Amino acid sequence: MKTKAPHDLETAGTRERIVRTASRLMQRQGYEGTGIKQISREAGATLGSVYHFFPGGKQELGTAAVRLGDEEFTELLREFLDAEPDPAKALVALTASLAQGLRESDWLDGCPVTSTVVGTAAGAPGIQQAAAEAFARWRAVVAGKLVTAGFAEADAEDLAHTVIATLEGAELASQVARSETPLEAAGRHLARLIATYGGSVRT
Amino acid sequence: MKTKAPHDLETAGTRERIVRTASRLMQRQGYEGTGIKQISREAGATLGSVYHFFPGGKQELGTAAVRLGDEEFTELLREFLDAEPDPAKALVALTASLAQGLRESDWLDGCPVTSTVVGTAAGAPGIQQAAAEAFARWRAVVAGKLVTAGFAEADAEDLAHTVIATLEGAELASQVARSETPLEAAGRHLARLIATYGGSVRT
DNA sequence: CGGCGACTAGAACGAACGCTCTATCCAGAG
DNA sequence: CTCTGGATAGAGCGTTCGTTCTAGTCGCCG
Repeated sequence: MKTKAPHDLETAGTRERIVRTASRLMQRQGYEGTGIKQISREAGATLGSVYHFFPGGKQELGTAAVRLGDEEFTELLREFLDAEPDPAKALVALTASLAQGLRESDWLDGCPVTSTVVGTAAGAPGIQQAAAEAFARWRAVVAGKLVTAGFAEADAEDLAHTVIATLEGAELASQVARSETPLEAAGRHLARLIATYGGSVRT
Repeated sequence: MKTKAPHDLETAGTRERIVRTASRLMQRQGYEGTGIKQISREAGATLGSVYHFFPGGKQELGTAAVRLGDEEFTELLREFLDAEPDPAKALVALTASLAQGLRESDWLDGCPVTSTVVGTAAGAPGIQQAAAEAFARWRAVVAGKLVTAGFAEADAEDLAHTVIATLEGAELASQVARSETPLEAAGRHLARLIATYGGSVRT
């Protein structure tokens, strides 16, 4: 994986533009709801370019989109966990940020990995596997933070499962309900749950 | 809502067969990934019948499918909550049951409401609204149980948000990871969270 | 028996799908 | 300069999409 990594401009490499566009569109419309022609059009690329960079077709492109979503959320997660020594407080801040992002997109931009992978379990194994790897990485990041904060390794890994699952579920619930409440409650309750492992309890 | 309600046989009314088939297919393949012709074929109905019963087309059919999923899960939820006075224990039993169902379907059958609604936020408002109503109903069922168990109403409604969100997220995580672990951990942690509200704590 | 609404049946439409194909462009190596 | 191979470009393939439409079947009420 030796990418030139021109990291954000819209004048980024064609391949980069295609993946970003695919990720954004699949986040809103799902994998099946997004057409390759729509992606190429909105990315300012042509069909030829898409199949040049992704000879595996839509499935390979979807996999790349999931991996991009993985990287982006991993970075966000690390950012919030690093900014605050107390994991509970970090999670509250993270849920608030997720809720804000959701609201600002008019409740359209949920988790890109979730939106893309749902409905592809059968028939697109590459995407399903990339999503599984994403969830595993996020869990590892959370578990690492908990260990650093003094948790036993077993407890940390166990808790990380629920932290990630609850974040995913709450983001989905917030999106569907078009309300920040589920995410806000999730943050508060995760903090409370973490506090039961010997830390200070603060409602 | 005056349905004749022939409740399960495959010789049920045509309309019933169509909705059930639509719900099952959308649960596996998502809304966009499921074609009306596939539904009519597998339901043993014809295209004419589908449009006779659902003149609103695919969107109306999708909405009906979401409502069916709503009813089914509401019933399951009530069943587990009624079978056990302690809400925490009931939730542990529920997550175990969900995990078992998921495994038995070879990790194909996630939450029918979630699978159908994801990716339809824009462009199919009826489906999104039906899903919002489903989540709200489930929350109300959980909150009712918590109140019965002695929780303050505000705490109960607050907790219900996280219970439903965590169940959704854990089912998704279990499906993607093809493992019962996320659901099992979610059940245990929800029980622990509930126990922090004054009940007996039992890990 | 005639008539009527509910339901079944499936051909056909235009649009969009994922993908293949050939043709062209162009920077750098020789 | 020529040559080459990565990258761009888009017409066109066969298929499927959601939907519409006309025709036919059936049971029931008069």
